[in-house]
Amino acid sequence: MEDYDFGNPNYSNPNCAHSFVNMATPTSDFMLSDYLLLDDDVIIDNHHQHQDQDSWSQSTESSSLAAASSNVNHEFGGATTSNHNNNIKCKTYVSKRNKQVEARQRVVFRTRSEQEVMDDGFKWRKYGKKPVKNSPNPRNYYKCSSVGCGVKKRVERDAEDRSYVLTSYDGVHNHQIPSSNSYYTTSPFSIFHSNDINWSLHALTANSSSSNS
DNA sequence: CGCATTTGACCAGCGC
DNA sequence: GCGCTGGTCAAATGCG
Repeated sequence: MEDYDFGNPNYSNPNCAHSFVNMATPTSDFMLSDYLLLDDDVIIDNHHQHQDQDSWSQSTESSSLAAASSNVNHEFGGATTSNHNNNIKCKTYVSKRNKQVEARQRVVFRTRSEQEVMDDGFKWRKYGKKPVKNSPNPRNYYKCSSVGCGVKKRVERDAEDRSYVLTSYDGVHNHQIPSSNSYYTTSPFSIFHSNDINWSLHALTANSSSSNS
């Protein structure tokens, strides 16, 4: 398993020509969706034989990420940030528990931030908080407040480095982002903006097919 | 008063 | 079968 460190200027993924995005470059939209919102069938087909016993297992670079990148032929434009120390790592997951019933998508961001909950444009309702094994930090559970939208997110401090926040999004929004100045997208990680880190990722899931040409 | 958050209880999956 | 853990529910509580 490997992290995709989009915030590391020295990072290069040999299987993914455009895996690196310089977070300090305030240019055009960053088409993260093609790398992170992978086709669930691909992930399951490639990984069901060696998924661990946890509820969720991580996809590996050589299969799912490479498969995803093979379908991508556009350039990353970059994303914006006002804090060059931000370190955003992304992993893709597939649900073991639900794979027989429902294919879902999970994206995890590891972000250096003093704020635990970042404003991503969507409205969330907190529904749970649990202590995490081997971690002094609790995990918080949120659901999207929009009617009929089943997207969930979990937020917790990194056990190894409390300056990092692990935010995982589970599912895809079935509605527009409520924020008035936002792009249209159903991506769970479409836009992030806060006083602390002010970075944005424009993952235009709805338009990703046309952008591939 | 309405809404969001808190928090203990409950449930399901898994390992032993 | 039992205990542990992660995830969810829902009543209680807090706040504007």
